[in-house]
Amino acid sequence: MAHLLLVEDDDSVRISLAKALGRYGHDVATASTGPLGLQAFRDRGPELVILDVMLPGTDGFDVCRQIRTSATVPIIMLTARGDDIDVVGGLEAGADDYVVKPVEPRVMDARIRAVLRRGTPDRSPQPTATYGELVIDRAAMTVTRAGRAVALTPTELRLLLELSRSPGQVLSRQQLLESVWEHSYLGDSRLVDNGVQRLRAKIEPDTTAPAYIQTVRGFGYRFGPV
Amino acid sequence: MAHLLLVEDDDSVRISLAKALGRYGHDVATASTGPLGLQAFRDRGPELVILDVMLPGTDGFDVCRQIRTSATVPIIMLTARGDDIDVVGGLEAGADDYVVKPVEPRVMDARIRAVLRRGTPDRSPQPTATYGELVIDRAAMTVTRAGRAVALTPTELRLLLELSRSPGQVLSRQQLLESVWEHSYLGDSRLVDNGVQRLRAKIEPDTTAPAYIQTVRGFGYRFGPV
DNA sequence: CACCGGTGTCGCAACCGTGTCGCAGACTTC
DNA sequence: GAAGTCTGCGACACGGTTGCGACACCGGTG
Repeated sequence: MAHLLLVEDDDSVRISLAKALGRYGHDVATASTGPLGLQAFRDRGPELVILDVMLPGTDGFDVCRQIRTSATVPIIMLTARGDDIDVVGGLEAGADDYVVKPVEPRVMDARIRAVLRRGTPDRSPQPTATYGELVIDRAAMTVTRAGRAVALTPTELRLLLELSRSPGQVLSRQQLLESVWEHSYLGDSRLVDNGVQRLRAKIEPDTTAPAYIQTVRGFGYRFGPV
Repeated sequence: MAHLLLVEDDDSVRISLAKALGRYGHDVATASTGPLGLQAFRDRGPELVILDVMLPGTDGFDVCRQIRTSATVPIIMLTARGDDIDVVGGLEAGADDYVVKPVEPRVMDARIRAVLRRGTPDRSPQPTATYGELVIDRAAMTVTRAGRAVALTPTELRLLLELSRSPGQVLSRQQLLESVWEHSYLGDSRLVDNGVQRLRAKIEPDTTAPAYIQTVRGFGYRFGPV
């Protein structure tokens, strides 16, 4: 459903909450410290981050600010009951919501959905899209596959964005040439073939049986599940 | 009446509901897991999908989202009584209706008809056309018959698209040559015959009694129900 | 000035699609 | 009923389309 990152130092809370959210259909990655959380954030490009406020070393607010320097991903802060809830500080740091521990998984799930639904109006429709194990973050212009970041060149990224803009639909070489390469003439357009081939080499686990980019002989290419 | 896909992991529910809906005149395909459901969806191209919310592994919402990335087919979610019914999340995922288990077949049938009747008002114009058990998706350039994907070569596909563009109308060999083959001269045009023959071999259940492509002796071919 | 990553071009190989041919069967016409 | 024409259909070989590696160019950078 959604790729989440949960940063929480308390083992029991982290594990049980991750499991519970998994049952609600979320794909949950976890980290136990602030630095590890930032690392995981960069690697996995989650659609939403859940941050414990009280973390050893760099605390939740710090992590929140760090993330905000590079991304607009929704962030939910977790605070222990009885903590001085520094809502103002948290909102300043850029959090989207607050949840008090101990938290019911059902409630957490509802909050997650609420925040995701709320979205951010200024973002283009669908900032991040997930296709199988491929995650495309249009806001951050990053692509991750199976949790690992994929380094794409500008052209490869444009091609992937264009293809994934209309999943399941065949795009002709001519169309791709115009939208990605901004050429209007279709010469001997092995250019598109080559672009697709290079993109496949980076995002396809098995290029002999493409999982994301299908070639439709005689027509063009189609992005989407097989 | 309608081609349905039922995705439900509980054997007894799946089998009994499928049977019951069959008695109401529906053509029901079933799948027991999310991935199998997606597979079946792609293969059979059903007119409506019934999804259990709680599935092992990828849950109903997930399947719903996946389907929505490529199709606008109506989706009805099935939830167990007492489950936390996340209607908002489900509607956000793209579901069209909710039904609580255990469900009366009569009720289910009514809901199915209601959803189908409601149609697809706000959705993008359906580029897919259905003729009997033949489904032609002009955007994805795919053809399925009786739920099974049909692999067509470029020429076969162009021919089918051309013929189905004007159902019930006879197209001459000359016309087909020009539109499909982009030849203007009609030499020994066994070419068209051959193309039709190859196409029939793939989409006709019984080539001796063509259900989709009729030959009009002396004139050409006609696409459409007998 | 050398280096380097990105990108367009070229060429080769393999596979699949497709046009051609021939024959048999079906339909029409006389 | 017979001849002539039209269509179905299997076989085959040529050619086109695509995948993919190699190379050259080019702009930016230390």
